[in-house]
Order: sequence, then C-alpha cells, then structure tokens
Amino acid sequence: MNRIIPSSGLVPEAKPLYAQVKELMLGRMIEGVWKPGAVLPSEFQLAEEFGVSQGTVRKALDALAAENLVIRRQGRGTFVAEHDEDRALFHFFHLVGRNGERRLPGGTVLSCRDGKANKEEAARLRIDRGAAVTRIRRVRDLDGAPAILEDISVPCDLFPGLSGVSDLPNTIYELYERNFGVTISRAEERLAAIEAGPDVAKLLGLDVGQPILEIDRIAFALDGRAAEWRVSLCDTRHHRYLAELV
Amino acid sequence: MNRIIPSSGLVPEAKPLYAQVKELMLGRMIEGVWKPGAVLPSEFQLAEEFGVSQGTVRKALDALAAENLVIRRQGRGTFVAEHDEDRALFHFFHLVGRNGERRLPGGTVLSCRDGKANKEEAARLRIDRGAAVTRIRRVRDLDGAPAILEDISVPCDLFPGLSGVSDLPNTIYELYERNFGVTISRAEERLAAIEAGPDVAKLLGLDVGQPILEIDRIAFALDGRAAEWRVSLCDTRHHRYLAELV
DNA sequence: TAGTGGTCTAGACCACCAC
DNA sequence: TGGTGGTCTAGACCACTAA
Repeated sequence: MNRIIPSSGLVPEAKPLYAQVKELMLGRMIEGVWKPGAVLPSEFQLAEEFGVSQGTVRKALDALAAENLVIRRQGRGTFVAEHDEDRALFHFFHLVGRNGERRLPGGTVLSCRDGKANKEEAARLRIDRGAAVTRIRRVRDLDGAPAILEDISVPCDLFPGLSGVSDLPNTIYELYERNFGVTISRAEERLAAIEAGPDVAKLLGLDVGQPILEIDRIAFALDGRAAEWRVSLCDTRHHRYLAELV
Repeated sequence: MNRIIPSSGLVPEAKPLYAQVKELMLGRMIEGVWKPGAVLPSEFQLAEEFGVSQGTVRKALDALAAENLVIRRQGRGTFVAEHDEDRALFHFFHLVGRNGERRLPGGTVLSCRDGKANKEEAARLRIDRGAAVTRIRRVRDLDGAPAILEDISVPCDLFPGLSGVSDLPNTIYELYERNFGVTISRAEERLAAIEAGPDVAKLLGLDVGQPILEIDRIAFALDGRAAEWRVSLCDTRHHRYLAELV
C-alpha cells in the first residue's frame, strides 16, 4: 500500500491513501490554515502537493463533502463549509411548522455569565469539575411567541471572553466559528418529553406541568472535542421536531 | 454525454451515466428481480451487461450503498439490503437507555383489523378516503415494562391479507419485505411532547396527563410510495430518543 | 477563454473470502 | 487458488463559472 506517512513496521498502518489525504486536509481545517468559507487549492494542486493522483484527492474531498465539511461548486472550486442559516436549518435545527416548512427561531439572551463546571457539565463536556464555563440562557421565539428555552454551557478555554461578547447572534455556531475559530461539525441529541417546571412555564407562557420536548445536545468541534452542551425545552403545540431516517 | 436511454431530444436528459445505471439497478430491486439478501452480479458482469465501464458501475453501487440499499462485503460481493435487527437499531429505531446503549423494544399486538381510510390516513398515506386499510395497535416494552403504544395504518393494496397474519414479528418491516415484497427504504418522523390520554395512560401504566413523546412516522417503500403511517407514543422517563446530526 | 469540478474510461495491484 | 470488492493511477472529455 502506498503511504504518505510510512508505517512504523510494528503496527501496520491500515488506512488507505485517500483516507490519509483526508486526515491531512482535516488537520488544516482544525489548525485554521484553511478557514471557513475559504477556497481550497484545485484538485490538481492538492494532488501534486500530497504526491498522489487527482483521483485520490477527489475521493478524499468527496468523503469530506459527505460529512458536510467542504462544499464543492462546479466551475468555482471547493470551499470549507461555513455555519450559515442554511446549514443551521438543514443540519442542526429541525423545527418545522404545521405545513412541514423548516423554521429558524429568533433569540433573546436572558443571561450570559461565567461559572465553575458542576458535575453534570463536567461529565457532558468532558472537563474537570470546577473548570471555568460560560453559561447562556435565552428564549427563542417562533411567530412572535416564545417557544424554546435554551440553556447553553461551554468551556471557557475554548471560548475565552465569550461572556463579554455584547450581542450574541441568533445562529451562535457562526460566532463560535468567526470569533473563536471553533467549528461545530457534529452533534448528538437525546429527546424526551417532560413536564414544564414553574420557571420554564413562566418564561414560555405555559401552564406548569404542561408537556414539553427536552432536547439535550452535545456539539462536537472538528477535532472531536465536546464544545457545547445545550438543553432546549420546546413548546411543541404549534411545531414539530423533524427527523429523517435512512 | 453517454446514455443508456437516449434522450428524446426535446427535453435533454441531464442525468449522468452512473445515475442511470443506479436507477436501472434500483428498478430491479423494486420489481423483485433482485430480492433482499440476494447477491448482485459482480461489478464486471454488471458493467458488461449495461455496456459501461466497471468504474461507472462502482460509482452507481457506491451511491446505492450510501442510501443503505445495498451492502458491500469485500471478497464476497454486493448484497441487497435486508431489514434485520441491526438495520432497525441503527437506521429506524433510535431508543437508547440511560447509558446510551441502543435498545429494541419487544411487542405485543392488541388488535389487527381492516377498515376504511379516514381523512387523516388518506392524507398521510396518499390514498383515497374510504380505501381499504389495515390497522394494527400494539404495546411495546423495554425491560419488561410497557413503554410504547403504537398505532399503525397501512393500505391494503400493498399488503393484501395482512390482517389475517397470525403472529406479527417484532420488527414488522421484515414481514413487509418477506411476505409482501415491500421494502421500506426511508422514513420521515415528526416529534412532539403531548399529554397522555386515558387510554394511553391505562395501557402504558401512566397517570393521565403525564408527558409522553409522540413520534409520527411515514415510511416509504423503495418506489417512493408511502407504505405505512405509524404513531408511537413513548414513555421517556427511563429512555431517550437519539438523533445524530451532521 | 482559462480554470474549475464532474463524468467516464481503462488497467493495475491489493485484501479478503470461500473452496 | 480464483473471484470478489477496495484502492490507486492516468488521461480524456464535458459543464459550469468568472473574467
């Protein structure tokens, strides 16, 4: 097998060449050499640089495109994926209205301050208990009515000074990317139905005990680190959460 | 552009060759020429048959594999995907326990009888109101306790005689496939939190008004027809519904 | 018009599996 | 040992975009 990084001999490296090329390119995105929105060198340039054929580079790029990490545009080039509204709508936010159309809620920040990680935050973010975290609470609305209460916790070492940012944008992953160089590439969610507590009920204008959808999300950065823990409590009387299965 | 099916001239056919080959192969699966679990001819045989290169067949097969419609096994061949427990667990059923391990609930059928499609069934299954449907109600349990109440409606023309089947298997998509030649390839789900009504509460052993997760699913057959409408009401006190986002 | 990604082909060798 | 899919290469031509 051809290799870019020769195997040690003891543990035979099993990765195919295109996968090695993919890792190298992913590394450049993690290091910030290739920033979100930037255009990559052409396939032929990359092939020459890595010492492989264009076909191998193409397969590596196809694999990155399949994970939504790069966007290919015929005639223009290959670009590092950015977090914009479209991406939020189709990959990370799955609320739909009565007619099935996708909806992106607005947002109003209630609080944003630093603290020390409690037991649950430490476990979810895989950091030490007591480590510095920033906590954001916001209410998100759809059609002018509050629909979601969101509690976000992030480690301060990944987002230094986040609590001092004056106005947080609606799609917060854009901020992570632009201001802190952290790209969210993947997330895991667990959903459950729970009763609205007094505080939630008040903030969302519901009765205490009314059923709400709890979405517990861990979002991962490009390098695989857990970068954000978010619990969203949704009033689903007027909306649904969409999932597509294959 | 090379073509298998020459374009009419009026509407220039834009599909690339590998996509045409993919459609042809999908057609064989829909017609039942290639049945679930069967091994496909080798890439070279397919290439010769369709009059294209092996690389083009490979790209078509890769596309089918990406949709989980075929399974490729190095050294053995390419197989038409089957609905087994693994597929249910990783593609269609996303319940996880406290520790995040995937769980497949058991099932007990409460009723199974024919009827005429009401307004909602007609809309969801895209059939005429009053058309014959079979309705199944079952309770599914996890760890010995009832956890899900499931109401299933299917059109009789796709599943003639389904209501007479004596014992329905736990993974019902296997039955659709084996007994009726209908392969479920894709599904759309909408989730919401609702209050348990009296009947649900009784069947799942809950209090009336307790929050439950409602999963409203339309399952589509290989040919794109809506083949099943299913509403699952889940007690999520001990389990979560998992979603993975990219 | 020049440059990009998209498609298609052809052939070589490798890794895995069944016999 | 023979056949399968997996990887890699090389080169041709097409379709789209921007200047």
